[in-house]
Amino acid sequence: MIIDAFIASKQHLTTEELFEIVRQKNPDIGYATVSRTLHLLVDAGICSLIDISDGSMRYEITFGHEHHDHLICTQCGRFIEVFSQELEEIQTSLVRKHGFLEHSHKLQIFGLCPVCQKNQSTSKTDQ
Amino acid sequence: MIIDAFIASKQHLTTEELFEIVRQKNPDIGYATVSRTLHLLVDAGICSLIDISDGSMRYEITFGHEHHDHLICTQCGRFIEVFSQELEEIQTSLVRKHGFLEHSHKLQIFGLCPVCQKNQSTSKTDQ
DNA sequence: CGTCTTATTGATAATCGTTTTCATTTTCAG
DNA sequence: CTGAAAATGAAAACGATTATCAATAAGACG
Repeated sequence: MIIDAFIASKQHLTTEELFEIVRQKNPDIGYATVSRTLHLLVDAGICSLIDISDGSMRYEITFGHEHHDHLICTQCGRFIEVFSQELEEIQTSLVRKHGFLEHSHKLQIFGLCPVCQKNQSTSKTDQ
Repeated sequence: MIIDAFIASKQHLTTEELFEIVRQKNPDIGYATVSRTLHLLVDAGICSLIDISDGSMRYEITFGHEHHDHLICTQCGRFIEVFSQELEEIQTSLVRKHGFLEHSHKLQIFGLCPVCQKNQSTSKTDQ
């Protein structure tokens, strides 16, 4: 049931957020169980931990979900997934140049999403 | 004195690490003061917070220090700074394509550094 | 069905890094 | 000096996560 709720959600949830969703369906389920379930999913490779530096960890379904980077809006907190083959290739050559053996990477770009840019510019002229 | 110790160090310290260094020079200085000093430095733009996902935040001198990305060794924890103009440009175009207004980004590449790769391969054949 | 063993659960406490609080001390302008 | 403001250290508070542990549930087997 916890897994169903996770999959049915908009993804990228914190433990707390998933716990809230789950609790609505079944108030008897505790925080610890939600947390443990998420860990199991990570161990099973079904989802992975992401850290968008907003204070707590988020879980993301990786099952059938390719690698991608994140554009993160620092205003509203929403983020979108992006991917660039070119970017990946340059990273690979960069890694090689330094003799590293890469096993993962994380690119986060922080800024304002289109919506928040608009809100910000109107809020200057509005009251 | 705290700032001197920070600058004199090998950089990229956690609050705890800097506190230990400082405490050796003057045992009367408390953790809170070290922490507060680091915050002041961040506010003043002299250093910045980096999160290499090792459990705690690290501070890095940014004064006269260009933007760069990190190659992080997951074995020994050491990391090196890298920079690629090409990478930056692709990121910029990626951001534009999605209508974002970037104000910062963070690229971390996790893997094994050359030393740990060597240690790992020898440890297979050694006793 | 019972029964026994094992696994799972939820409430709570513990943990870890960090921040806040607050009484005390220091600074320094007047 | 002296009084107001700022800085300090010790300890408590905090937020997110993890561990503990007694109670419950599961299910293999007779």
